[in-house]
Amino acid sequence: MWRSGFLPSFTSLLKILKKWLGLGSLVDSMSVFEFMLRLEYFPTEPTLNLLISMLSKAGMAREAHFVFRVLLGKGCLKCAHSYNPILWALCKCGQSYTALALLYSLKKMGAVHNAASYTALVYGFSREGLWEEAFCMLDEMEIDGYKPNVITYTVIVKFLCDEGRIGDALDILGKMGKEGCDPDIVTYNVILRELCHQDRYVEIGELLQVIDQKEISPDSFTYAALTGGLLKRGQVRVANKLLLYVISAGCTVDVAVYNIYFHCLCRENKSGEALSLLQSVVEKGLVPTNVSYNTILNGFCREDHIDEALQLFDHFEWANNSPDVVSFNTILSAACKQGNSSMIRRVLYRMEYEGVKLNVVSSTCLIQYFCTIGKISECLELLESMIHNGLNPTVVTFNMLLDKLCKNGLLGTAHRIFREFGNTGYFPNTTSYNILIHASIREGSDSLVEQLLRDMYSRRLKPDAVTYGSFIKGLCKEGKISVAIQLRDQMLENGLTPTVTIYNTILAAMFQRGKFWDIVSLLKDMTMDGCEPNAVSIEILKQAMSKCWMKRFPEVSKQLEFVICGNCEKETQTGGITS
DNA sequence: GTAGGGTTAG
Repeated sequence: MWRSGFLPSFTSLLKILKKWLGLGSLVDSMSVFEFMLRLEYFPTEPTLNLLISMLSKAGMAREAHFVFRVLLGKGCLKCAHSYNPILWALCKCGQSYTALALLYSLKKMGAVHNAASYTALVYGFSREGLWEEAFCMLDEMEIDGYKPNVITYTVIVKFLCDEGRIGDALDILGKMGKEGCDPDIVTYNVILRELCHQDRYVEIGELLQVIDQKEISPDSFTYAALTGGLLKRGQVRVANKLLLYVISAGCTVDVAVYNIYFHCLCRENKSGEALSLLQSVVEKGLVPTNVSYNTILNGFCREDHIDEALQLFDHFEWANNSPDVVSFNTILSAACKQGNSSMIRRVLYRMEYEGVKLNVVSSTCLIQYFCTIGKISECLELLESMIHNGLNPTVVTFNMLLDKLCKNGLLGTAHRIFREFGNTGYFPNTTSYNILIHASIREGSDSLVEQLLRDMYSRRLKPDAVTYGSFIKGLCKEGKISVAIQLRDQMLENGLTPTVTIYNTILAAMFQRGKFWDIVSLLKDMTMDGCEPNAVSIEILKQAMSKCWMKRFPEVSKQLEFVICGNCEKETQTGGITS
């Protein structure tokens, strides 16, 4: 119309823009908006505010920023309500410094911020782990006359918890109390979740009491935080019990809580039961989400019923009417692990048919498949093509590849990949080093181990329990048990708890070398560290006991028997944490 | 009409 010389009217274009906004199509809205600008038509302020808000919510911060600048250029009122969504959108997608620049430029132009504007920046900086900047913003907020409120503090608490810094998070909680800014259920939920992740059950009990005393009602998020946290720590039975209790007590629970319940059932190999439960709660009015379906699909795959999982695809009533990329990846991942090429083809075909694009997870699964069937060159080609197509591999992609290469005896290739790509900020992490160090120790390549350790420290990455485990295993293999024990001590000094696997490694080495008294003494250490012997430990102890009996070491034999029997009794009781 | 929390795939 325009090219033929007709000028669309302002009203007609504004109508089209509003129509697209109403339909939620942001790409089309932006096209109309840009077209209007070319004709020097300025949409009305409420429409632009709506566009900014929708773009921001969709994470299209750059576009939102662009529209806002147009609004500014028009001399529109610089009101926090219109630009706060942009600040938040920028801060949520890792562009906190852009948000900061915007905040300052608006201030210069005379805009009046509010608490939410500063909170956005506090959110962005803490999310990116830029703690100095985050606390600086908190100070600036106060200097400008705004007291941080419960939301501001909750943001900080949340990201401290995400970094596992529960102590610092609890300090903030104390600070809130002193300033008369009462934490609410959201704050408590965040902390409860992280306490679960760290197995700090006593403190969970104490915090739940505080919540109760303050007469704050737990909500669906509370139940999800607790049970989801427990599930992540592998406490499936406890999580299950708690869910049953909450549901049977008639507490209001939403679909996310049910999703965790489905997950629990699937983890106990009861995905059929999870499916029946889903059907029965749907009849009672629960609206399932794709997460509900995907969780159950994953359960079927875990139990090796990929075909049934694929059949379920057609029976589910998907939210938004179609399975999403996670649904497909669930099946794809299972097929790749099995090396099931025909299933992989079926999934890929269906993805194409349904218009679902492969993402970084899908590609990582395929790389894993090629590694599994030994086609290493295809793996590396796929990695290259991912990068070429803008599907940036994540640290998980790289670590998976390194692990597979090392397991295929290709430490050299793994190390080459590591050197070539290891400067991206997110890669390598401690796990990457653990993989390479483990392989280097196994292959007896001491110089590489040393180099990796130096490199690791230079990146300010710290060895974790897995790193120590590798070293201890290597030392035990060489019979250097006392050095292994020294490393165990060093772990404790660095605040790391030796795992039962580490203890088992040392126990096994002691057994092989006939150091039975040392076994008894190590068992005492385990008790002191709060580390329970598991089935593997008990097996080693039983063997040691019978050897001692044959060699007529009655004293050691008796002590071992004592430990073994004590653990058998514990097995028959229910788990301690349930109470 | 602005801002914080939980659940799925590698």
